[in-house]
Amino acid sequence: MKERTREATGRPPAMADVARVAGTSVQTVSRALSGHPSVREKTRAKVLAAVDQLGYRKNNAARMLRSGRSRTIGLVTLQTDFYSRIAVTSGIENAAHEAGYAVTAATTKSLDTSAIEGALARLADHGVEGVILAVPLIHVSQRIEELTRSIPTITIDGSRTDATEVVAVDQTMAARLATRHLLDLGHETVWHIAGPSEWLDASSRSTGWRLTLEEEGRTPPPELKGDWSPASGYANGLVLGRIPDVTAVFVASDEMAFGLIRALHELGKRVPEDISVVGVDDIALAEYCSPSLTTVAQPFAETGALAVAHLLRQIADADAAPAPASVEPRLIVRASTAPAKASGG
Amino acid sequence: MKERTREATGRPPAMADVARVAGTSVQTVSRALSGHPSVREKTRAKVLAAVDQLGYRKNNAARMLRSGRSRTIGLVTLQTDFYSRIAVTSGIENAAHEAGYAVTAATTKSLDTSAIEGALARLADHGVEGVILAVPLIHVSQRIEELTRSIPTITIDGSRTDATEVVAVDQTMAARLATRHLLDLGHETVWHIAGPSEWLDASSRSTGWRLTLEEEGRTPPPELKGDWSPASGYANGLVLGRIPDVTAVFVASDEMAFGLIRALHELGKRVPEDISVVGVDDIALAEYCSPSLTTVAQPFAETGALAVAHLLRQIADADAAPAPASVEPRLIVRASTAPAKASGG
DNA sequence: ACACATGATGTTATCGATGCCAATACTCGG
DNA sequence: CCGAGTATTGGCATCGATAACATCATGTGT
Repeated sequence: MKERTREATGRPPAMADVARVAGTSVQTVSRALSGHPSVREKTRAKVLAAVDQLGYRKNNAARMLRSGRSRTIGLVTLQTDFYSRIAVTSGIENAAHEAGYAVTAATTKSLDTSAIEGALARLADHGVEGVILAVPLIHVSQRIEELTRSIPTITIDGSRTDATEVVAVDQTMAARLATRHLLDLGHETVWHIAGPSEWLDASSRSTGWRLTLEEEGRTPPPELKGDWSPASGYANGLVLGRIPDVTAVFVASDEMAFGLIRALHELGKRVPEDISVVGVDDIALAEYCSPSLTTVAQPFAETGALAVAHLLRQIADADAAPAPASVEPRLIVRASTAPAKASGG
Repeated sequence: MKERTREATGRPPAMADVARVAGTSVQTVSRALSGHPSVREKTRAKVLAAVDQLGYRKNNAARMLRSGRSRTIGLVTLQTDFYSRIAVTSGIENAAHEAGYAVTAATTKSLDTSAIEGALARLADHGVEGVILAVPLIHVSQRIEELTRSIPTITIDGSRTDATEVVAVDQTMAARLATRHLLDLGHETVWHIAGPSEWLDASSRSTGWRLTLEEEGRTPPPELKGDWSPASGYANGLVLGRIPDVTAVFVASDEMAFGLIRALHELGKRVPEDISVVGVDDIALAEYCSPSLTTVAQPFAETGALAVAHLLRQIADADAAPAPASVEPRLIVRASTAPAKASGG
């Protein structure tokens, strides 16, 4: 009973079914659907009608097996609640979808090379055409080198692989904007609560902060370190608030900044009257917690879209020269910063 | 030159290459790798050795074409920054990965049925074995019914399809916990800022709030409405803060709650001394903004894991009876709520 | 020692789309 | 009206893994 229709078998319609209904060969259907030039307009119409009638949809597995193209890209991220890591995925999915690509996510719980290797391998298994590494990867293993060499890869915000193209927000610039803003307000110096040193964006912010101070001839005070969480901002605040003469702090994330502010309040310091605070990210609450937070906004959506664009270019043309791209952050002044009080000097 | 090795052709090794190296047939390799019982231990070892030597990895496209199993599930979410919508995806990816499944995300920018149809269709095209709808879908179209009938589907937090199994946090309970907490503190009544009415969790919270008040013999005051954003909480706060006798507010999300609190401050009302506020979600900042927020924590990770578990069960056994599951939220009392001041009555 | 049950392995066909090449249908110039 | 030349179209093999069936080897009971 080979001639039984697909409906009878319960299987979804295949190209052969479309061909039968349209009265053409399978090949012609394939060409009609993928926009091949040499298909007569009339034939294409017949095919499209048949497709419509049967509710036919291309089988991606078959196409992928034969042509190697899956129209899917992979996204490696760290599994976390931190705002910045989340915000960027939204931009990526959006841009990918607009280009007709699906996004398969592989989250990793840690920054172990082996965990990242695993994530990359899983994506490779699923036949992704390219990968976006949105992970602040520091230690690059042999295996990662291999995997990223065999698949087009874009790294967001750093990584030390030579093989991969990088799209990044200019975090050094972010730190400069924040630090200079505080100096411009007349503060003697600026303290810094950094993110974990394994994170490239954290270390770039730290560098930007240090360089800006040095350019102005100030000696950078010792750097404090957090883990991005509000709790770590709070813990550092309990220390910082006890040090006399601290009047300005640049914090590497908004969430830590609010933790800091809370600790300062508990120690009886007012923000911004006694101490000015600047964060990074511009989370939704930055404007609505008290005091509203002066911060450096990160163009997450733009970064994601740019990463996808570069990746697709690399997929289309494997030999395209890597073109590092960077996106500019933007200072948003709100109520957590104020001019330094005239010092007794 | 059929015998040329794969390395020479540049193609990644296929099962046939493994078979050649191991000195067995392709079928045996397949069996060895998928844990089929009737393969001698010695043979399996030879196969594994060959796999290791060649760095062989299964081609998912081929497996999927032949067996229909893609080991991928789809996730439909609304593209948004709201914390709650994001937090759940993390739990899902984690659970799916542990079960050996990959997650393909399809975000939608709106709750239009057509947008959701599109997302489902894209996922279906990519051959997902099942779908998690993490979208508070209200209007269910014909096409959505069809799609969800042909693919195992789990809905998180609602939807009106009969065909799909639902995993949900008990939002009515969340509202009851919050409302009762405020009543227990002696407040005469509790006001409510709800989320958008198209969201099932928003309307469940509203219902829970209303019922609890009625059970206690109070007449629910008029309900205010926000859009989940801090800004909408702020806007509602500017109204609410001008109404005399408001002493307790239950807000449908933490982010709106902080917006509300800010507006109240600007109007000269103190939280919790003048007005008590309870939110929902327990975002990371809930504890660290001022005042720290009393809120109802949502077990996001647990919900995600449960959804995946149910989905995989449904995939494994299509006839399994739908078993609605619900997860209990938990009240966390912090500093934004206080006993009602003895009223002049 | 023989027949049969069971276990282990091999062979062949198949999933659905597409690349390559051959075949047919059409165009136009002379 | 014919043949060269191009526009369309069809046939076949193929991608890699697996289901179904066939075959061979091993062990067991009587």
